[in-house]
Amino acid sequence: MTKRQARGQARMEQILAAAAEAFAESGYEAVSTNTIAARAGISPGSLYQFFANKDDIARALAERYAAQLAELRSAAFDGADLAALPLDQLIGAITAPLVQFNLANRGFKALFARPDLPPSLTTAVAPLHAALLGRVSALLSVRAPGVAPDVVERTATVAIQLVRAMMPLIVAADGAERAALEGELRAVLHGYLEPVIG
Amino acid sequence: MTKRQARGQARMEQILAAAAEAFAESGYEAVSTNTIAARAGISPGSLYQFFANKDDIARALAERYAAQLAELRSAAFDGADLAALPLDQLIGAITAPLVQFNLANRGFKALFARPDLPPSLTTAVAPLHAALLGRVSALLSVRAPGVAPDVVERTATVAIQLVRAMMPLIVAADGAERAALEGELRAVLHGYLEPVIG
DNA sequence: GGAGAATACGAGCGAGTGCTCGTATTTGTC
DNA sequence: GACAAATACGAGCACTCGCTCGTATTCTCC
Repeated sequence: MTKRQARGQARMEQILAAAAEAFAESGYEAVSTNTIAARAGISPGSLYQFFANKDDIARALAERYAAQLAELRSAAFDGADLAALPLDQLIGAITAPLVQFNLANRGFKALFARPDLPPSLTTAVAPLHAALLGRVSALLSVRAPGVAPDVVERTATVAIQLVRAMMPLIVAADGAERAALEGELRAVLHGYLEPVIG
Repeated sequence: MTKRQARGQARMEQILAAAAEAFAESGYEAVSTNTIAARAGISPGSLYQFFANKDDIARALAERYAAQLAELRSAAFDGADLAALPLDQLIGAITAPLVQFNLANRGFKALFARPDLPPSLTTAVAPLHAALLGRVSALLSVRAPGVAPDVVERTATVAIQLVRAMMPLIVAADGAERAALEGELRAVLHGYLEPVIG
């Protein structure tokens, strides 16, 4: 158990930033640890001073994303009465910051949006998935108190999946096309959720 | 340009079948050409008698899938009046055989359902994507003649994306849960398309 | 049955991977 | 300033990858 110095903390941030960039460009498997080190401006050996292996980098990145998403949620939902908000506004209040987050963190989708992660990575992003599922399930329960738990969970899973599927399209587009696709995402969610939580 | 014998054709089928299985289990990158050869019961050298490289295998597989899908479409739509069918039934008539196809060809999603394919693979599956987009666009145009072409294309893209996103969930489940998720897929499509092609 | 083409083999190539290790330098603490 | 801990380096290890090549076998066709 080594005690990190300020310099070490900064290096870890450098490495994670470099890894996120690289993953965003080429995907997890295609990025070598030597490439990450080079992009971070350090040697391969130094990288392993801070992370046990490549998966550990993904894990740390997923953790950082989870924390940022938690902050995002707090900021967006503070003071709003989720149970009372019209569905339109609820969807808008959730998707808008999510799109912003994905635009600002383009490495996110490389870890989160893939349907078939390598087994090692599955472990790394499982907490992130679980946290999101729990959050959305809770929200749905508040809006539709009568629905059975297993139905709530299935509905939440599908809703998350829909957002995951649309996000790459939205991020890849820009200008008017991006705005249009954001509208489509809201329409999809509205069409799916309206019968459940009118 | 070598002339294939019957034996050679059979070998190519063996190889494609082995590759599809392996891709379904582990994903494209994680599968080595030596593993494909071993699963097909041949040597690495023999594999390259029939395919120029790994991407070529994916390309051939994508081609085969495209042909099978085309047949599927013909079988499902023959004699039905697509313009007149109620939306519910139209969606059912399309999604049901699609689910069957994905269950029977579990390697399909490894080539088609991923948002971030390696560049080489993008070329291999591009024709498949284009064919599907064209088919769905044409269908939407028939159902909603007044809509602008760029809107039709965007709607088709989104609809395809929704199916792509839901399919792994459906295939991974079974029994009652699979049936429920199929229902969710229909609900998603209905909710999204109803305002466009009521 | 003989010639040429197609099919088959499998050891092993060059390149690239994730990662290590011996060594050198910088930092915090007294 | 001394000493240990933390940080930094980068050549190179063991391994796997996609793929090749020399050689051997089997098929087709006259």
